[in-house]
Amino acid sequence: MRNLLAITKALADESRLRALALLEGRELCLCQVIAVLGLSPSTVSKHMSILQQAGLVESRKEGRWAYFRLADEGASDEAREAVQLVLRGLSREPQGKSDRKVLKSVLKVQPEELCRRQSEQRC
Amino acid sequence: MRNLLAITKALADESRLRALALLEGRELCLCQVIAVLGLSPSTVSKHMSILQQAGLVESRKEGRWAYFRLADEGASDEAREAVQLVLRGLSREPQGKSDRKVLKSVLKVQPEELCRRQSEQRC
DNA sequence: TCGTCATTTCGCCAAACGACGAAATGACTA
DNA sequence: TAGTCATTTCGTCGTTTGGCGAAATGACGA
Repeated sequence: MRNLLAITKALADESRLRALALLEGRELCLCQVIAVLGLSPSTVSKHMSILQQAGLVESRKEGRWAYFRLADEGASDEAREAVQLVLRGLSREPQGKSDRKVLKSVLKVQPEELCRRQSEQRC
Repeated sequence: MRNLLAITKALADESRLRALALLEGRELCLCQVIAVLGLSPSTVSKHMSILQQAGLVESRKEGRWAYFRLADEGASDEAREAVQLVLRGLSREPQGKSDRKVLKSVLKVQPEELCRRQSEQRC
């Protein structure tokens, strides 16, 4: 019950659904997720941590950068099925399409440059 | 997005997951769900309404009684898949087993008798 | 028709949640 | 070593959620 409930609770938030959809087929740096969702770094970091604790995403640190990807081999059946359900459901939605478009432009700049811009925004 | 989010939010509560599991393979009267979950009628009624609005269960009124069942033909693909995911996940859990046991004894008494007992409890 | 009874709606309260900014962490660089 | 920078943790605030009991609803039976 605990596992399943952790999964459904993790999925019960629009920002986290959007974040999951962004990770389909690629690994992203936290700052890239921040750029697309348009939320504060601390908020997005918290969201990713919840997704991770539910076993829906995995993360990797490389120096100062944190990378996230959808959970696959290591994940439970439930987690993988839940992710697939969400991806299928979100792929056609306007929000999903719009996010993918923003992501495309975000991917054009290096993460380093992206973070620089984000610091400036906060000044 | 709205549909998917309604589904994931509906699933993000332990009592509602338990209620869904109870409905596997059978239709139940509200008072029977109340008896197994051990919550107040108003609370359970609210839970069932949330599940219904998300398209996960369907209901039917017969006189004063309200019957609920899992959504099937009429339901969206997303809803049906979500229900299946939950049922599979919950079938092995201790909570699910324990609820099924209680349900078994609840099913032995007529709904009418069950409701009479519930009114007495509240005195 | 009037009371009874299963269910639903309403109003309230406490707990959980999502958002933020400030401060802490830990890794690169000058 | 000191400073910078991406990320995480912490504390706070306003909103949402889940619970209950009381009152409303609507159908049955006397």
